[in-house]
Amino acid sequence: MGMFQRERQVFANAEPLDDSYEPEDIRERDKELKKYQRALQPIIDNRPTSNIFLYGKTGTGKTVATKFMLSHLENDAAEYDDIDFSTVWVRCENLTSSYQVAIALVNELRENQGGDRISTTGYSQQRVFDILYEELNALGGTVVIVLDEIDNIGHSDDILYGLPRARSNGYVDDVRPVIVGISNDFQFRDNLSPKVKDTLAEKEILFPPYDANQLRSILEPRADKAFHDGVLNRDVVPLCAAFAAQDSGSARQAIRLLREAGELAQSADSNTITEEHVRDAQDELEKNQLYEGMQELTTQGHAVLCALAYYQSLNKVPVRSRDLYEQYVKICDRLDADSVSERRVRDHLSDMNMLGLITVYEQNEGLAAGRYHEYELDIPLQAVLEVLLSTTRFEELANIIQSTADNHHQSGISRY
DNA sequence: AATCCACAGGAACGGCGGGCTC
DNA sequence: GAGCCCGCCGTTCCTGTGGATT
Repeated sequence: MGMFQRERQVFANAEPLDDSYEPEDIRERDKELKKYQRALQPIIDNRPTSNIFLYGKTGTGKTVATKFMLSHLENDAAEYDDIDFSTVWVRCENLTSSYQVAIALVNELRENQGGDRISTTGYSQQRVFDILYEELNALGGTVVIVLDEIDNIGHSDDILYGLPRARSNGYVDDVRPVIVGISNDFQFRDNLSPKVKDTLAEKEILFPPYDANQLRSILEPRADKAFHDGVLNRDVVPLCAAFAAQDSGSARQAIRLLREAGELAQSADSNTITEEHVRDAQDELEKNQLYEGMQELTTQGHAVLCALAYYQSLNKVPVRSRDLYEQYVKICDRLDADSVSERRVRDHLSDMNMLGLITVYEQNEGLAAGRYHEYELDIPLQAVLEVLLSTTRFEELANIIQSTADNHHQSGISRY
């Protein structure tokens, strides 16, 4: 018998469950789409168009709505021969500054024309902006510039100052740039520098998280297409919707959950997808996300995590930061690694809190002991140790912690 | 109401690695 | 190769915070 055999298929067509799938109609976002349409209307009317900013958490339909609106806009603009209109789309997922966004824009524009890409470092910022203006000028007309996940640029917002003013500053003459900014962070606008805030005339559209009913309505047509008839138990889609609504209100999460459940069912050679598969899928996805988060930490981050794992193994949690720091320094000594300042360790801890790896408790005992934080792992100790064990440098330490954890587990059992 | 503890976390800065132009 | 530029990771210095205590 071979290693690979054809599995029983629950999927008829997995595409509707893919991240890149574009549904032909968008559900549960009528109000937002209407607002969006009004904001883009001036392009068809050849009137000056405001910049548009979409705010909402991941998976609330911002990107998909934008693709939808722009493709309609493109089609409808073709009806009028006096409209010169084009779009550029940049995902700022890994771009942490205006500089990098400008380079990504240049490369995207050149891609469309078959030109050479430019390197992501080396040029001065002004130089990159000049190149960008050149490319825009060459394009001409109204250019809709979509900056997806723009909140990644943080405080480095020069590009939001430069682009809208490129025309009045005389850098470009034949182009009308319209910025469509998509942000996962509601506070992004507040954190912009004052000069940008003042000059960035814009329309804002908010995309609230979906509730369970809306998620169900989004999932149903996709599920119909994705799976063979009769494969889905009746409660599967509602359960996916409920899980996702409870956690994030994200359609992406709900869809991934449904797909993962399908894949689990398929690899178990089951001919139906059950609630149980959904629960397993939920666990699986959560686990993956945490592992990825831990893997991406630096050596310093791992050392901090290791110190916390040590306290966790002794059941001496939550632990206040000064004790944790002390242990962290010992670990670094033992590893023959440099240790960093307390301030820096606080940053690492705050990062890990963002990733959902640890829990922070704020303590305040006033005059007696002041204000401080206490920390504990938010994930099973075993998961942390598994990652540390696979990191050569931490292998030995992880083994030691493992055995102290085992001992404490014994005595912990006898206590109850 | 004012004070005070013990940190939290913002701001500014610096050195290093890597890649650019000329 | 000199002279730039940027991002990343770290440091130092400092102001902010909020409940128990006075």
